[in-house]
Amino acid sequence: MHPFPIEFYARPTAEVARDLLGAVLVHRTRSGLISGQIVETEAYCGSEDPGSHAFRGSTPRNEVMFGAPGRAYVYRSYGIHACLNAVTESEGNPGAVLIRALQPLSGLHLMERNRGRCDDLCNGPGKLCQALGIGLELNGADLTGTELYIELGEAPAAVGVSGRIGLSRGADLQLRFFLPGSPFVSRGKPHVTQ
DNA sequence: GCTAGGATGCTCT
DNA sequence: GAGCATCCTAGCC
Repeated sequence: MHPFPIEFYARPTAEVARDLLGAVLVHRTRSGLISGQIVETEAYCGSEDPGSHAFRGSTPRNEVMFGAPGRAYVYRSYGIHACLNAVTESEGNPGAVLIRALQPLSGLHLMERNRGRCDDLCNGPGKLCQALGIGLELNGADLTGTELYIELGEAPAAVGVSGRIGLSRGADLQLRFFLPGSPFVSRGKPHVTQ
């Protein structure tokens, strides 16, 4: 178990987003360990990004983004889903990487139980949170700790880049990163590889 | 197989 | 009161 240190997150958001591809997200729950390899991320670059929650300043909901890097920012989307982000940059300089999709590695039976189904376990931000049992109570959790953390995985052979998904503003920015050809990325726009 | 549209409720204006 | 970093299903091809 070797969680990424704070220094990993205290860098430009787009760099962190790209480097998180292939890394392994681990959640130690009471029922057991659940983990998956990150295959899709999106970068949200703080106060200058119109698609970022932090664009219009700090609110009670997004204050974690303005805090120290290496924390988990979990927010509720569309009233029902939870989405997991990793806070980046530095304190007072908000940035976050949205984890959009995982390739399940361990704890498959727990994911299936959490999701109530056996397919499409992690190919979307809301789905992967449900599969891993991540809820709003983990907002602000320390990603360098032992309960919820990200560790080094297999380095990706190639990285794909495209516009972000589901945003009304800033969707044209090339800040979505994914593993080309992976069957576990969420459905969305046509893939652009680099 | 794919796509369009409704459900859903919290957050901010 | 409108908007939203989504998901699921019915209906169509």
